[in-house]
Amino acid sequence: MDSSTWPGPSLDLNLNPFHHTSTKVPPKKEVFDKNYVAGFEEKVSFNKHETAILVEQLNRISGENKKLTEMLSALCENYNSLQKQYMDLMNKNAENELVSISKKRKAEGEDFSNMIGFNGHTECSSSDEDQSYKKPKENLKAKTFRVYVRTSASNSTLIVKDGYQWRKYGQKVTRDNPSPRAYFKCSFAPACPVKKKVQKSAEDPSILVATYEGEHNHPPPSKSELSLCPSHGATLASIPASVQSTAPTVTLDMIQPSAGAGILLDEAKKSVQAEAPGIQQILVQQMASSLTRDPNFTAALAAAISGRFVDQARTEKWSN
DNA sequence: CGTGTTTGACCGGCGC
DNA sequence: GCGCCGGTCAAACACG
Repeated sequence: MDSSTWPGPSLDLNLNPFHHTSTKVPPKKEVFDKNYVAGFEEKVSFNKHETAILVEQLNRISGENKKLTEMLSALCENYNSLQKQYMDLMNKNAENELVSISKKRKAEGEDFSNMIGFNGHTECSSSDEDQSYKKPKENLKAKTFRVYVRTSASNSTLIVKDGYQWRKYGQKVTRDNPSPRAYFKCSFAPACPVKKKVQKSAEDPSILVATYEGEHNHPPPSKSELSLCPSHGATLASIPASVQSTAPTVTLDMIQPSAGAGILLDEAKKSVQAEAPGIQQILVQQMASSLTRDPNFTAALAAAISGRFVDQARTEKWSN
C-alpha cells in the first residue's frame, strides 16, 4: 500500500459538502425574481443554524479522518520497516546456509520436523538443504521454496491448489513422517520442469508442506483458471517458482477466514526478499485481499479517503 | 477410449 | 559391499 496510489487532486468528484443547499441557491447567471429572493432570505436565516451544525460535524469528521489517515500512514511505515528488517535477516540466513550447506543427510532428516517452526525460529529453513547433499552444483541453480498451507486435519488429500496443473507421479512414506509424501510434476505446459512435493507436517497434521522445485517455463495460469480451482483441498494463490534458492517459506491459513483473513501472523515477518518479486507480489495481493475483506478496515479506509476529498473540496471552495 | 491416479519395483546416493 | 532411504518409473487401475 502506497500513499502515492491514493486518489489525487485530479479526481473530479462532486464532493462539495455544501451541495445539499445548492438547490436553494439560485444559479449565478439567473435573473433574480424578487419574490424568490424574499423567500430565500427567510430560508437562509432558518438554515443558518442548521448549516453551522453541519459545518461543525464536518470539521469533527474531518479531524477523525485526518487521524485515521495518519494512523494508516504510520501503519504502512511500520510495515515497510518490518519488511526491511526481515529482508536483512533473510540475507544473513542465506549466507549462513551457503556456508553450512555441506551438512550431512542424517542430521537433515532428523531436522525435517523441526523445519515446521510454528514459533518462528526455524521456519526459514531451505528445502535446498534436503538435496544439497545430492546435487550441490544443481542446487545453486534449482529454485526451490516451501509453502505451508493450513488445512483441516481430517483432510487426507495431499492437494495444494495453486492454479497450476499437477500430475502426480509418485507417493512415498518417508522415514521421518508417518504421513506419505506425494510427488507432482507440472502438467500445465509440456516439458515444464517444475516439481512439487506435498506432505503433511509431522508435528501438525493440519499443516501441508508443499515444496516447489524449479522454474515454470510457461506463463502463470490466468485469474479465470485460478478461480476455477475446486474448493476442496487447500488453495493458495499461484506462486511462481522463480525465487532464490534460499527458499523463503510462506504460510497460508486456509481455514480461518477471520484470523487475519487467511494469513498467519508470521506472514508479515516472512515476507520475501527483494530477489523474489513474484512471491512479494503474491504476498502483497494476499495482504491487500485480507485487508479489503475486513469491514472495519475498509470502513476506516473509506473514511480516510473521503476525508481527503472533503478537505480538498473545502480547500478549493474556500480558496475561490 | 483418453486421461489421471495408484502403487510396487527399480535406481542411485549416502553412510557404515 | 551392503543396506537404507528418497526419488522416479511404469504397469495396472479408476473414472468420466
